[in-house]
Parts: sequence; structure tokens; C-alpha cells
Amino acid sequence: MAIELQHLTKRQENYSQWYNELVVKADLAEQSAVRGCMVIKPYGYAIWEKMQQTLDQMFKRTGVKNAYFPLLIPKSFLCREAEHVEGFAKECAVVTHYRLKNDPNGTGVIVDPEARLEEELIVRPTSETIIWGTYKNWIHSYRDLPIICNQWANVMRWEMRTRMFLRTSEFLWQEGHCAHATAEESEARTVQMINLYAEFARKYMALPVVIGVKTETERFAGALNTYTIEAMMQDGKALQSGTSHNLGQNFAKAFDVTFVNKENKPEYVWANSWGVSTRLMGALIMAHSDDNGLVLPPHLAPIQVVIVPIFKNAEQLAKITETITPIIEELAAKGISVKFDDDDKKRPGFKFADYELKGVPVRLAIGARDIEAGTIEVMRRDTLEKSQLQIAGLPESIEALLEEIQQNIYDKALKMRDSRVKKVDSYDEFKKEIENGGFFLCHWDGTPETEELIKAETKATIRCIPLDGEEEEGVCMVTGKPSKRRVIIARAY
RNA sequence: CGGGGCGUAGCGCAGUCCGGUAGCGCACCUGGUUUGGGACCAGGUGGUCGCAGGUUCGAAUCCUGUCACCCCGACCA
Repeated sequence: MAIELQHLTKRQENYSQWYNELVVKADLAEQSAVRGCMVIKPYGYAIWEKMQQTLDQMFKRTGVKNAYFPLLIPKSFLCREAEHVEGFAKECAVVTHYRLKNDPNGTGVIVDPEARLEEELIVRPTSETIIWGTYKNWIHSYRDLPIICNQWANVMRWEMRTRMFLRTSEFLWQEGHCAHATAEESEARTVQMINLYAEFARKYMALPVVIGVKTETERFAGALNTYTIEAMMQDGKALQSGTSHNLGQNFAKAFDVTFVNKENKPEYVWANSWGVSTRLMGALIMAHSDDNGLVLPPHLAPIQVVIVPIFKNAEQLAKITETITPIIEELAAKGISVKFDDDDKKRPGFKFADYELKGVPVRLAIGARDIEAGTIEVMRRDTLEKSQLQIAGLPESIEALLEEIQQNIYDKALKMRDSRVKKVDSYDEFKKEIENGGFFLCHWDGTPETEELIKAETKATIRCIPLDGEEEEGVCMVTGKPSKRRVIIARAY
């Protein structure tokens, strides 16, 4: 299906509109008929699949096993953990009936009032409750521990305002849920997973992230501690891209999950949970794209190399195909995904623009001219630079180029972010600077009251207390009370 | 839930003030010429104007109600 090609709105004018248009025009997703939901189209889903595969491999190397738990959660389960229910109650979709019937007064169907469920079911906003309800039956002795399970699933949160990929009513994610015998082991796993996410973001998404701890108010409902990775988008706003929660014994107590330890004493299990979602796709789009469209890091691009033949007739195409086929095979043998677009119904110029919009990292163009000269035109999406390369030795050059592009996209994002991270000590200065976006390293007195005040006055939130932050004596920029280290404050999505 | 905006062809919009045959651009289809950066010419298909009432000889247009969606708030691990 041909996509409509109009110029993207310049992001300087309206960043969110630019983002939305980009998502739609690059053929990633569209708004669905269901409120706040989106349809992920094949090209968008291919990116998600690559993320999934990569994460899954990383998980398995750390001993994670995949499982699946039900979509529907009995209401009574959700209520067990007090903080947890308070955090999610306002955004739950609820199943109340199990049958429809013909409308006696009309032509459609109505909910059969006779078919009301005795206990309502909640469409999972997250699965801690159903999983701990299940783990209770799996765990009896210290020999049953640890349990390190992950599930790939969809969840639903009835958000008041939605935005494609960043906050949709229904979204896809993975959620890992672990049960451990000791607090130390559980904490170690919590940290291990946030580090794994950071590595994924940096290595595959080419996205520099800050690892940190959430403040008490931003913490996951029911957790002792929440670790986060925070990324900066091109407009200077922060995006929480992944979280890992140390749940302590809260859920074990709520669901009465105990085990008998080596000393033959009953003990509550220690828990943690961690997840990333399709929001990562939003991060990928917002972090790297330009006004020509998407810029995909080669490690996640569904098509890494596209080859556009330039021909006037079938004969010329045949000749090009003959020249290029061995190259395609060599590239494929190196595990590089190549698309040879010999569609004769679209002109080369259209294809160029289209693949740029879709963010394909490398484009090769080859025509009669090149074949004569034994060369090929190579364009890299990150810089839009073109060069002529010899066809001989091309696969090796392309392989190296893809790695170079991957690195360059990361470096560019890192440079952009670092240029917008500032240490600020005066609240007045902060109020002025926050209007321009960026991350601000500030001293904070550690109280929810001050945090709330900053949020109310500036719409900025404490994103995290960075783990690599140094101890530094200072005073809170708002209250002047003592502070031992700086936190990151920013406006966020 | 508050404040603002919008709803007309697949997409983007004009027409609404001042009622009188449903329009434009892109996309799509046919034919031809093209093809190294989003092709051109000619012809063509496609819309109960968000929905329901009302006023009127006549409603996309005026009135009442209602429902979506978008933006800004509130909300959001």
C-alpha cells in the first residue's frame, strides 16, 4: 500500500504533531476505532519483534524463563495489596457480564442483565496480583526458589489522555516477576534487570539513558524501591523507558506466599518485577528521527539495506539483478537484512523518499551507469551522505558501515543529551531554564512536599536519583535544607 | 471532569457568517508518454456533509440535543 507523502511538520513548530505524523506516515501505527488504542502496522511491528527477540535473548542469558498468565484478574486479587490497588484502581477496565442477547426493542444486541458476573474481572493493568496468586501454589520450600519468570503480554490502562506508543490504553510489554529466598538476592536481581535494560537501550536502541532510583512519590504502587532508565527526547523532555521494582515482601504478605527455609522456619518470599513496553518504540522514534522521517539504528531496523535499481526496461533490470544478486546473497549470509525493491510501478525518487521516511539505515542505488563503472551509490540515513563505492568488496564495506551508523546515532544522541544536562543551584534560574527543556541536576531536600511544589510550579518532576551521581554536600534549591546529592529534574512524557 | 477546537470522499481541507444541483488537492482506476531525488497529460471511480430531532418550499449551512476525536489542564509505576 502506498503511503501518502506530504512534508512532515517541522518539529520546531509542534513537536507532538510532528511525532504523530511521523508515526502514521512512516507506516508504523494508526489510531484504532477503540478509544486510546492503536493499530500497530506490519512495519512497526517488525521493529517491536526485533526488540522482543533481542531482549528475550538477553533475558535468557540471565536465567529468565517465559510463561503466561491470564488476561483477566478477579477483582478480589487486585484489592489484596493496598497501595497497589490505590495506584491502579482509577484506570482499570472491568468485565461485568459474560453474555449478550438480541435487543427486544431494536435490531442490535444488548448486554444480558441476567448474565452479570458474581465477581467482576479486571483487564490486567499489570500482573503482579494474578501472578502472586499463582506463585502461592508454586512455592513451598527454599528449594523452589528462585522463580524467574517473564511474560510477553498486552495490558490495559484506561488513561485519560493517550498518545501513540507513549501512552496507549492497550499496550504490549514484557513483565518479569521473580520470587527469591533473600532480600539481597531480590535486590541484586532488581538491579541486574535495570542494568540489562540500560544496556539494551544503549547497544541496540542507540539511546543513552540515565539509570536511577525513583522518589517515593514516583515509585511503583506497592514497591519498596523503583529503578528507572530515563532517556531524553529531542525536545528536551524525559521519557521513562523501563523500570525494575524491588517489591520487598509486600506481595508475598498480601498473597500469603511463604516458604520453609533451610532452618525449617516459614518465611515470606522476596519479590521484584520489571518491564519495558511498546513505549520504547516511541522513544526510538522521538530520539533519533529528523524531518525526513524515521532514523532507525541498524541493530533494530527490520530492513537494514535497501537496494533501488534504476532502470528503463526489463532488460536493464535483468542486468542489474544479475550484478546485484551475488551481493544480496553475501549480505544475507552475513545476517544483514536486505530488500531489493525492483517494483516497476514506483519511480526511484519515490522509493528514495519512502525508505528515508521509514528510516532504512543504508540505501544502495544501482543503474546502467554504475554497472559500466563497476560502482554503486551508497547513502547512509543518519547523515544523508552519498558516496560511490566499488561493487567489489561491497558486503564488507556495508557491514562496517552499519556498525558505524549504529555508533554514530548513539554518539549524536549522547551529544545532544549531554549538551542539555545542566547543574542548577538557584530555583529562579531553574524556573527560567526549564522552559527550554533538558535535564537539571539539582539539590533537593528529599521531601515529597518540595517535590510537589516543584511539579505544581514548573510542571517538572524529579525523574530519578541517578545511581552514578556523586556524593556532594549542598542545599535544596527550593528550601535551602541540606542535601547530599543531586537529582535529575525534567519535564516528562 | 473543566477550558478551547474540530467532525464534509481513503487522507488533508474549502464551502457554514449571508440556506438554493457536493467542491479542491493528494491517493485510487484507465490510456499514453516517462523513469539517476517524491513524474506528466487526458479521462474516470468514490461522499445518506458525525448522529437525532426541529425551522423552512428547500438545510453541509439556521436552532436544539447528542456522540466522537484533537489540543491545554486535571490524571498517568
